[in-house]
Amino acid sequence: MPAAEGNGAGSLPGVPELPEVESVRRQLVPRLSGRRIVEVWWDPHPQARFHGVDRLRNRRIERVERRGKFLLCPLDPATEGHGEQLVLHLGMTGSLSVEPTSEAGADPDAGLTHVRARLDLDDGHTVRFRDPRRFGRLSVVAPDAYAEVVPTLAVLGPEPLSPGFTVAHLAEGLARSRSPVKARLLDQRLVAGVGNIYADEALWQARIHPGSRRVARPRAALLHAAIVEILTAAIEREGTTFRDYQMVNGSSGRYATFLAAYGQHGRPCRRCGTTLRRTVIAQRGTTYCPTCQRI
DNA sequence: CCGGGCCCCTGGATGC
DNA sequence: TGCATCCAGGGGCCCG
Repeated sequence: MPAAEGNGAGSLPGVPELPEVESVRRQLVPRLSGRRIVEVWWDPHPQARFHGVDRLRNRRIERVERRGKFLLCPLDPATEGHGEQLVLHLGMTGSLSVEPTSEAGADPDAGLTHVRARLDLDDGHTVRFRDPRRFGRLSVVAPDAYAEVVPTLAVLGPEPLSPGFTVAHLAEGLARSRSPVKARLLDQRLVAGVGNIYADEALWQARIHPGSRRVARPRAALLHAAIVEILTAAIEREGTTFRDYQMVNGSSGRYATFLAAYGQHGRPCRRCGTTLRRTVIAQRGTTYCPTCQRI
């Protein structure tokens, strides 16, 4: 099939963004809350992005929280007085599973590929972090060390589904910059958790060209509403289906059939029928409607 | 301080 | 058919 006809959502590669990470979080809550980690293994690969993981041994996971695309698990005892947390980012291809711990002496990852870390819990289950492309990160860090260990988390913008994400915040943030609006959405400082899929979707919904360098307040208000609406709908459907991402229980999300822009280049715009166009903005593939979304 | 651009990595798709 | 090359992309990092 020529690229101009589009890939079709079913075969799209995809990356966990806020809705996908939130879905993972909700599935992890009953499995991890209150559990003590009794043993830890992690990939010794030199490019592996692990920090302080040895400090997980004999710690208890108090809760499973989320900020943007990061999963945060406060640990007990908290040590260092500032509340150390397990901070996990799935990167592009990271996924988690929770299954009964393998019997002693057996291959702990029999039949599984790309296992980068294992956490054995005190209830006889093992959490596995699998990540073919090794872009994921796993750190044990207190908030006052975010800047050194997970710099994006240190400067993360407001949660888009919290009261702190206001039209004024978005409008003023966009007004302070001449970068393409899509680049600002991908930059986690303005708003947390939006990635390539939902940036394209929100801009299509708000009828804003992804390359726009000036977004006045009325359109910022439309964009704000679109971000909130789309992320809420995606969470309700447990995110978007894609090939190499799996949630804890092995299922995948159901938002794919709702995608209006992302990965739909070559197909007609649902609003006006114009063929959706693909371009590159901020080094990311970008799909938009050249008729509905004007600079 | 900000932002553009490059880089990390590896499976899948594409090209010859 | 098989090998080589290209491409995807979150975010860290460098540099202007």
